[in-house]
Amino acid sequence: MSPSGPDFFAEGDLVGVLTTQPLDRLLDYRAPEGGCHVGAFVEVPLGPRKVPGVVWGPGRGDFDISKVRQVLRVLDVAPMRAELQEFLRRAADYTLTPMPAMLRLATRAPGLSNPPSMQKIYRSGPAAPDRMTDARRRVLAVLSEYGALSFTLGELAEQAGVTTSVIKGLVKQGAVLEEDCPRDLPFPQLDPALGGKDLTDDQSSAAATLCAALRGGGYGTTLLRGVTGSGKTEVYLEAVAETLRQGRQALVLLPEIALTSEFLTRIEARFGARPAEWHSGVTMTERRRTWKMLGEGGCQVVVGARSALFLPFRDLGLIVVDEEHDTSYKQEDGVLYNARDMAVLRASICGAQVVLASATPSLESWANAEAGKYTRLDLTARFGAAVMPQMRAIDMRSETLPASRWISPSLQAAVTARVEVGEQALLFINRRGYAPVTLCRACGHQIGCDHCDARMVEHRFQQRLVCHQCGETKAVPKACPSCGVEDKLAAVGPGVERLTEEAQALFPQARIATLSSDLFGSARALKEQIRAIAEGDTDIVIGTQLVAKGHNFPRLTLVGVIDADLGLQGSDLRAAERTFQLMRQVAGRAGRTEKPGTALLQTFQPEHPVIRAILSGDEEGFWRAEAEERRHAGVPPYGRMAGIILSSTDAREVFDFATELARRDAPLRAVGAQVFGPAPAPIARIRGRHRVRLLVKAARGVALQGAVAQWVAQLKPPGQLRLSIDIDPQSFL
DNA sequence: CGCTCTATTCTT
DNA sequence: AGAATAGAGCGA
Repeated sequence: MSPSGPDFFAEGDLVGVLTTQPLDRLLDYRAPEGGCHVGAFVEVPLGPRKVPGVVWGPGRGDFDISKVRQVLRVLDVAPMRAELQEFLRRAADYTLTPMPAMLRLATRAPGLSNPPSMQKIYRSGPAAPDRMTDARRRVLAVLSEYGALSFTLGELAEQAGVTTSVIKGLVKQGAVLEEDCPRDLPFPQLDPALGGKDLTDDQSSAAATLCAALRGGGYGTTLLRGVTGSGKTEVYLEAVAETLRQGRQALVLLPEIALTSEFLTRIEARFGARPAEWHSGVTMTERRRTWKMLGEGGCQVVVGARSALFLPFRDLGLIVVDEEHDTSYKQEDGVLYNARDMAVLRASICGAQVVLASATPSLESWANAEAGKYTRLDLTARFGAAVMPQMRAIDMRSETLPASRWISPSLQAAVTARVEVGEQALLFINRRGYAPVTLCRACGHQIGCDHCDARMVEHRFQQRLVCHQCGETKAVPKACPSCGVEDKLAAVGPGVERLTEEAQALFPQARIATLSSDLFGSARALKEQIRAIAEGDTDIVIGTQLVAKGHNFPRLTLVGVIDADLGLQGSDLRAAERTFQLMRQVAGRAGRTEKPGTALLQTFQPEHPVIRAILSGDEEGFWRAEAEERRHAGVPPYGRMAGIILSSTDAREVFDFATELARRDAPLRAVGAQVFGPAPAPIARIRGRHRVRLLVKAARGVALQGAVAQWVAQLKPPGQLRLSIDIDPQSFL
């Protein structure tokens, strides 16, 4: 960028700076020595401190000019592009989030203000060592073998199988050169021409449509629908390839960080190098490298979690949202946003294509495709010979089961039959721990969390009671905390651990593995277990939601869903949709390769529309019915909603404030919106804070945000009370 | 008055 | 957010 033009401020000019401090407006400063560009990342004095900020535009000049201070310095990173500024602004307007909080999302890379950090690297040197030893020979051999590459000390020692002191010795003699090099190096180039897999007709035509849209150069969203195993990934990787050919950048969002490493390997196989990774588990140094390289163009593809949406891409051409229906795309604390929607927003601003991929799309995306806002591509045929599993209900009303048993005789027989012929069976239950309820048989008391309104779940594996809301644990008491009677506490209901116990009793010969997120200390241990299962070391897999997400078990031919009704009850209008998606996904695990699979759903209500839709495979029918119901009720996506969560340590204070706020609903009524509540929030107490919720409902097309902002601004929350606004809440009613 | 603890204000 | 400052309560 040249130090002139309309986007440049000369030294001493007034500039408006956005900081990450929660001040609700820009602050005026004087441009620093040497001037600065709009978008420049800077450090400014604020009171006695130095804080980071971004030069947002010209200063307003309405502050006492004699008090205006000067920008301390411009950081050595690429300025924020107008596109990202605009995205942050629009996302803030949409989610009613203050700008400083948005800026914090976009600067989640540590040490941007530090000078570029250096690292010692080692290359082959000119001199010969005085004595040649075995260890020294190996080091020199490694260096000459990978001539062009250079190594860090640790890498080189590992490759050569020597200790670092051997290398240090060679450095001293000049046989190996030690050099400083910036740590933040560009990522290796990805090669779009490298081996793509052979695609089916279905896949290639879908890929061709996506590539054509990408060549068009503008914004567009495509809903890529395909049943499990239909090869959605191969198709959108072709779109990534096309993006690379155009010299633009691509972002792939995954719902679960446990899936990223498997996915990175897949990209490496397709493009010859690993892309950048972005999620909570990535080290600080790697994050800074990714953040900086994206702005400079030294990084082509990022694979990551929803927060990657706020990275400073130089030329973002494609965003893939994999498993777009996944509820983890909705951020539930801090800044409340839905990454799927924000992906569409950012793409529309920077002229990129969005691919929403899912076997079981959300109703929102389905409706947008129906309305013609999104292009819809369907992959029908399963890849290779595999077919969708046959699905049947087990009517639990006609099964006889002893108390505290959950595997019906029919399911037991089916599992036995599969295991006998050397195939795998999966028993699915969406409940972690041993038992969801611990009940006193003497007085009926249920053990709850001391800080939340939630029951504590027994985890026999850890020998603790655990609150799934706040993570609090306590030992299983001997006497009832309410009536004091001893030895009357009983575990009620099944969890994945208890089901394992039952399976071990029913199938004593079978090798059983349990997959639940809390049974593994590390992602590595989990990955190892998954690999072992895939290779066939297991006869029966017992798992929670974890198994529903993208792992491939070739010998798996039977899925038994223990409680298909779980999720149908409850007042959440999205429950039906979520149950449908989950059941379809779990069923899709069976028979992913040649062998046909069977899925058995244990249910007490086989005539329920959701269960019937799952069994018949009539997805369009399910969506149409669900859409009709929502349209009738005037709820999303056929109406608009906002949730206001008020929380405080004082229960009366929150309730009174909420009541007063609900009473002053004139700004809402002005746009035809209605307020409901106050009611206890879905989780009424978390970590000792009482939570109350108000719900605002409006017709589609109403400018909801403006009205809500005006309404909420009428009352200032006193002291301890916190207020957060959730536009398009994930759960309502 | 002088001290501590807490609520409010200010930051360009 | 974090620091500075103003205010409240209290022992003397």
